[in-house]
Amino acid sequence: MKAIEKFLEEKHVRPTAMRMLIFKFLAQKQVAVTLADIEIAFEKSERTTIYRTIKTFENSGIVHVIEDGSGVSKYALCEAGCNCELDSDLHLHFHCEICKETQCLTETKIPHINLPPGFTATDASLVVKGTCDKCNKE
Amino acid sequence: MKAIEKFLEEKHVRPTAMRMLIFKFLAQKQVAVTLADIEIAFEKSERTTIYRTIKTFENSGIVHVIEDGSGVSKYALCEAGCNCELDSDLHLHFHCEICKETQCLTETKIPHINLPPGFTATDASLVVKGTCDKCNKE
DNA sequence: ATAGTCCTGCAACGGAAGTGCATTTTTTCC
DNA sequence: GGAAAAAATGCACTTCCGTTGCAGGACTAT
Ligand SMILES: [Mn+2]
Ligand SMILES: [Mn+2]
Ligand SMILES: [Zn+2]
Ligand SMILES: [Zn+2]
Repeated sequence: MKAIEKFLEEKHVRPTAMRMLIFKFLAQKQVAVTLADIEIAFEKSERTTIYRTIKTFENSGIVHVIEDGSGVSKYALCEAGCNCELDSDLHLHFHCEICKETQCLTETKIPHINLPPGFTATDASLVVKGTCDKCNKE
Repeated sequence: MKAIEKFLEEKHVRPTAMRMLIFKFLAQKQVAVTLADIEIAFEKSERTTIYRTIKTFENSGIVHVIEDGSGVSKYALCEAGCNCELDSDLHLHFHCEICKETQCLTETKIPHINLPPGFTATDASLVVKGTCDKCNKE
């Protein structure tokens, strides 16, 4: 918990109680979570606080958003030392159609794409759908 | 217009007036459109009709949905002879951060991705953001 | 200790997607 | 052609998610 506090300070985010709890929650999860997921985990706290906490995390490069096509945004911690939005960090996101969970496959980077003439890229997102390793074992 | 009628019939979609108009609208557009875009183009018709028309088109493989991260779904006609959702047809979608428009780059297919062990894919979507050819000329 | 800044809680708003049901239009079949 | 059935449309209402305004509380700096 002390480590979390230090981490948030390094990111210039004041380590309030709620922020540390939400950070811890995200760190424990192996999959991306929705705002609703966090709400359920912290019944006592307010929707808005969670919303703004995540926004703060997002703006500070602590979490990144994942649009997996399910219609709702999901969030996951950025990799250590990740500068979100930089080409080098763009990894793949996998959405399992069985368990409906989305996870970062941080080892699998998005390959370089050759765009048609005239187009220039600043960012890319790749979402693969299918069956995840856990669901394939059953 | 007669060609549109025939095309819809081939797809087992009854060629009603509204459906043909919406199809024509989509065919003229070079970019993906939102339901709201269609509403604006056809002020007289009902939101629900447009909504259900697009759903019908989607289920019949006439249009495909594009989630470009803007939060709203966009739609574009499938390529001729496209079997949506099949690997061979997966092309890239480009979202321009200047003009905010999204287009299908049907020539640029999604490269094959090597997933970690245990994962199997059925579908993929790749959205690249940046500046489109038109906006780069200015 | 005071003022200023930041965080949190509550309430309300907004856009977009989706559903139920009555009405109209189109097809089917005699 | 006309009645019955099926399909499409229009209208109202709902839900879900994200977002904002504002007021009170906690924290920080001097
Ligand atoms: Mn990720
Ligand atoms: Mn496309
Ligand atoms: Zn799974
Ligand atoms: Zn552009």
